[in-house]
Amino acid sequence: MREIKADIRLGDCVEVLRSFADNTFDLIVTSPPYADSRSKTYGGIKPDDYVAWFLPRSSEFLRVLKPTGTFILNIKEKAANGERHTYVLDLILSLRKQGWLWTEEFIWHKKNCYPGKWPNRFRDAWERCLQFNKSKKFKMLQDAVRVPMGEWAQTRLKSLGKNDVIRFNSQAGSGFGKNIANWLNRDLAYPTNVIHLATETGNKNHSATFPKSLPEWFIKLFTQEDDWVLDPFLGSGTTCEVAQEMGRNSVGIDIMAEYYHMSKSKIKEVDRFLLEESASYGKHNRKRNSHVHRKKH
Amino acid sequence: MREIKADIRLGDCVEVLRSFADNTFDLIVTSPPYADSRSKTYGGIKPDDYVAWFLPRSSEFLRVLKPTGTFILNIKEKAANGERHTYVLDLILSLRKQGWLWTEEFIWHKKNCYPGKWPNRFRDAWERCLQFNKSKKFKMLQDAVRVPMGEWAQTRLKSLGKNDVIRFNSQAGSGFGKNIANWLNRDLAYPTNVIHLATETGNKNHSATFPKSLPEWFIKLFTQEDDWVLDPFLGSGTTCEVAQEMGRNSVGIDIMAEYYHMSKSKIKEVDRFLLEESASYGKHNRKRNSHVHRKKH
DNA sequence: AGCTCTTATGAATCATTGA
DNA sequence: GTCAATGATTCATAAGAGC
Repeated sequence: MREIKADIRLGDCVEVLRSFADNTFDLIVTSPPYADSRSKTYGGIKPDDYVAWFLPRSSEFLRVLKPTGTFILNIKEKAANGERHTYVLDLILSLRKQGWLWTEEFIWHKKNCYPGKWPNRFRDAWERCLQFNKSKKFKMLQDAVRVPMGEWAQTRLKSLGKNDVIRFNSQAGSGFGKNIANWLNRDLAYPTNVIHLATETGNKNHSATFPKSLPEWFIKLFTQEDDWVLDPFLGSGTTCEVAQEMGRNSVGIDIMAEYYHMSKSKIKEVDRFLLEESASYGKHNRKRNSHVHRKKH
Repeated sequence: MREIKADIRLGDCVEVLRSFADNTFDLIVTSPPYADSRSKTYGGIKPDDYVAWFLPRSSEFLRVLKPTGTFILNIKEKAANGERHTYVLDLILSLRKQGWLWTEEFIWHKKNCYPGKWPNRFRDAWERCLQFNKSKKFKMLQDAVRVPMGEWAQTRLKSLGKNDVIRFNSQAGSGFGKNIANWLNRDLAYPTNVIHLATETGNKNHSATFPKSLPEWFIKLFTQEDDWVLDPFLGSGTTCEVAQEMGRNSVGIDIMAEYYHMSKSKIKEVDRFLLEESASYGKHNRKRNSHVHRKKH
């Protein structure tokens, strides 16, 4: 059985990454601590200090990313004193000065955003997914994230209990749901730069992570099997979990021991699951993500 | 019949606005010429010069906007040389230095954007609608743009769950019954900061037009009847057309004679329509937007 | 299997009070 | 006076239980 590595490290990514060679990773996808949030875990970076805190780390990212690789940064500025913070804008400008290309800004449109009502503001239902690259010629596998089009497709998917078109696409691709494979093949369209996913709820293990489908989408788009994925702010381990399920090698780094152990145990679960699966089917199983979908159903 | 003015002007807004008094407008909503587009009209603003070109104009906007007023700037940076331009980011930072508050960034999610495919980029399905204000206390009529609640509400409110009781008791102490009253019989919810409108098709007279529903939404949200709306880059006249239909006074400015005449003729059409409507119903018609909705239905 | 109903909770924001 | 903690407000999803 081919080995897929999920290397979980404890420490500050700026230090941990020093032991990694240049041009190692195909994709860096991460959701760093936002300014003034997760204050207990990362020392509570003030908005004014955020760029200065981030740049030494992104410098290492730049070094370990392959020339054809992509860096996806999921971030959103908070409101304070009636205004939006500008530190994310400053960060984009500073990253360009550091040598990054600001290739694209994807919008993650959150279907179930936090409720609330304020006299002069509506609920915040979106976050930025900023795409940075080292060169204009980066690897992008657009066909991997094509989605079915048409109204019938949308309602059919909803009736399956998953609003996630992408996931459904891979189900059909793995031979699960042959009844709809016909129109799937007929009506595939490329997505836009607006990603419409729900945040995951009911997850008691941790407080704040992105849903699995978000890193999954970018991993599909920017990597192939056996490629290397890095999440330097791993949090509860979502990125490595998804990467392993998808047959990508991954490195995840977090500074909090609590998150480190949580991620470690997740990866172990996946390993055990793959082993059982492999035994019961009595053969190699390249398409690991197929299990996951079957499980969820 | 009460008079609603739609004042269309020909010229550069930086000059035309000099004849307007301070604190005149309740809302400025506009979609300015993007960098490198409409090159013949404003002398072909290069991305690098965009901020310098914009600031004298926004300075006038700041002057003629009421302290409680709002400035909505619909803009999106183009991709060039494989990157997103940064002039919009620079513009936000510069506008803040000019005295504006960057209150919010709405996302206009375009449902049916142009199809297309590029080797390393997906279709661009969103634009920024940047909200700027002169003070934190601005006029916002949130109830005017409420949307139907999701279906969950009907079943959810039949019987409140145990955890609702716990959460309300622990946070609000005595407020449980009061909160129930807030939820019962409610079928409208406040929207989010992601605006989901279809782009209008079939309007081929001009290139970069927003759909009527976009200015309509902001006019509803930030103005009342008889208020004053300004669009300093009027283009084909959409803003003034919508404003008049909604019973708001408006001023629209454009530097191109072609657009000027187009807008003028549109306004006349609206006048005639109102007149006919008024005649056929044989009475005054304060709520002009009711026509619009009836028509749309 | 496929519904309906129940329940938990999520990178939220602002005003006010307390240190 | 600056900064930190607390209370009030409120929507949409998915998992799980029940039939």
